[in-house]
Amino acid sequence: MNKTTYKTRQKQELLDYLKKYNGEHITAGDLCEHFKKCGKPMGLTTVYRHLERMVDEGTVSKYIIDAGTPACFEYVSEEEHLNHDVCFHCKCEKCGRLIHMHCDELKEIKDHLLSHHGFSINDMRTVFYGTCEDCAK
Amino acid sequence: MNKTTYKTRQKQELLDYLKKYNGEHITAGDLCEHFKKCGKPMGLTTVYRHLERMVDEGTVSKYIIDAGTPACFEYVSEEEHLNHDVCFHCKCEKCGRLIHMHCDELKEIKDHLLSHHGFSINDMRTVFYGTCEDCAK
DNA sequence: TTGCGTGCAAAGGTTTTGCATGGCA
DNA sequence: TGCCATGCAAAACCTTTGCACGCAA
Repeated sequence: MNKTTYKTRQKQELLDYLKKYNGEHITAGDLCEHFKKCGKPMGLTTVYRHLERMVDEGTVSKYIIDAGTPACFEYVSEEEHLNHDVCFHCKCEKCGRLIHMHCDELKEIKDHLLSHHGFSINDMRTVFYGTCEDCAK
Repeated sequence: MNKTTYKTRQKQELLDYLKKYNGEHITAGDLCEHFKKCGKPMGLTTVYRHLERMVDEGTVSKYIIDAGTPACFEYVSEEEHLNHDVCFHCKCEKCGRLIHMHCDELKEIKDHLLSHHGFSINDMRTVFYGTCEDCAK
């Protein structure tokens, strides 16, 4: 099941960056751009391939925000991973911000959907769309 | 604000079809295909343009399921529209089904996010990802 | 007659694939 | 040496735009 993989410069740098900016939402293009600026260029294909693998492994979350816009990726901390923390994201349709929503009460949603509807949420991928506090004013 | 619009064959047929299959999730391409089979062809561009307008008006909901896959559209019944019914969707990552979740308790999520986090959900666009009952077995 | 609607073709943007080359173990 | 990783170019897709023509009012 676990395919053996090589340790490569690209893979390590990508992971380091994602860990360092844990909590940031970043696109594949942004990552590529960043590494180019640092003088450590990395092909967009490579970025996509690593991200895809990391999403499969659960190391990274992927958020599809809108059609035609690039997907956002985000590192999942080991803490979150181990504790199975519930973490939702809210995307403001006005200002475009992607907001973290780390709240125990949200766990009830998850439990409700499971117990009453038999649906087991993958909260790492779920995005609520709407209007944030600032934009509502 | 309200732009005057013409009544055209395409617009009427599109709306009729969406109303008739209220509750179905359908892509722009599917719609185009359907009308072609019926001998009433309609350009994909036209379909997209009408859908976009309908989404803006609130007549139709749009769901972005995954990157690279076409968006799903769905007619919003007048009842739902008037009652401001809360309706969420669950996308099963295993079988791909998009499931309606029409449940009063889900309204509490909406209220909680608004009262505690100041975030006003647009539930017509929100999709929960996870695993459905059948696939969990 | 006016100007929106239509639909073809082409563009735009994201993501994936093919393939030759590079580099880890 | 074997085989995965890399990255360029090109393909594959969905969606939008440009533009000439059609059609509702």
